[in-house]
Amino acid sequence: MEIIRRKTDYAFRLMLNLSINYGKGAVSARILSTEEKVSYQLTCKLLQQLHDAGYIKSNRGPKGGYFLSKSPSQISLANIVTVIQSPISLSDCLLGINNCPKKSICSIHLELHKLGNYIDNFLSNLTLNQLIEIRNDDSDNKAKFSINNEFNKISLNK
Amino acid sequence: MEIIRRKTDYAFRLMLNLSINYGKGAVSARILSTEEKVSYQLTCKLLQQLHDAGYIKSNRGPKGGYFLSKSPSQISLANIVTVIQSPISLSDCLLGINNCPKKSICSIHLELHKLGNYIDNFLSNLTLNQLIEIRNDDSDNKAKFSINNEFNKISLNK
DNA sequence: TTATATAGGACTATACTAGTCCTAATTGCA
DNA sequence: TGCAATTAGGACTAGTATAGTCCTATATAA
Repeated sequence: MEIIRRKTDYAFRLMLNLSINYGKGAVSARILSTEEKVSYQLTCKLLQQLHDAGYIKSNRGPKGGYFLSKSPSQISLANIVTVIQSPISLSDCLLGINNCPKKSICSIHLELHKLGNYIDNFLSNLTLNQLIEIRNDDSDNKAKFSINNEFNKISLNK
Repeated sequence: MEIIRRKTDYAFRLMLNLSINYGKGAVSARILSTEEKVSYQLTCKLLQQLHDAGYIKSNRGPKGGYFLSKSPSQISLANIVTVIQSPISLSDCLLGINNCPKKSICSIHLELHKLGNYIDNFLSNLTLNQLIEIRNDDSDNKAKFSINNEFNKISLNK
């Protein structure tokens, strides 16, 4: 099971592309689709959702396209996740404490709550401009990432 | 979308119950089902999965039931998650780096990888005996949890 | 021998996911 | 003016996952 769904991943890439083009005019769905290797139809759908949520603006007609409605430093990955996939929550039980038979003494959910907060903060504090900076860093990161990829899939298999 | 699925949540509770009864003999599926408020049929299925994975043992027949095959300190929530739901992974793209058009310079996946490692470590280091200890703690935790529940759903809405 | 248990295969309704298809509506420019 | 490029958005689909039930077989303590 993927925490970050494929569509959300696509949206991340589209938004990162728009971030790099921030202040340089609109980019059409066609171009975004080609550059980020996401089908044209799906690109349109994702951009519409991001548009409806207020993170991007659009111009219709020839020379039209999309552009960020605010600075990349003001848009976090958590924002994008929330728009594209239903908001991540850690456990169903936390939806309403009344569902949990152990109620307030349930130690499992006490701990999961901490993890949920961490994930929330992590994605909320990770903004598009930070990702651009990391991308523009020297080859250090490339080397590090290459090593990490030995693991390939981040899983909980132990 | 729930990171910890409902079935996994049920399994956590069943295993915590067995942890509390560790060394005190077998507990039947019927009793576990009643105490943890999970349907009998589903309780049986979950216990079978945990049994097949080697975390619990069983005795058939009258006075039969289930019991942990090792100490609660040797079983983590990550173990249970892996048995009941497909292993958590953060992003599809990380399944194979070749799927990612930006490959090794993809800053998004570099950061998501860090988050994935954190989640992995968190759940791997959280063992059943730790949860029992938290449960047996004084009323401090109860008070803390009660305050946290003001938020109710752990989400990424910001 | 019988009642109490686990073991496990098969099946189902529901919902979600990723994605496509089709038809508007808008607008820059020749 | 009218065409072509572009966004806007509703409807639909195949495939898959989830939570759960149903039924039958097998083992065993008393």
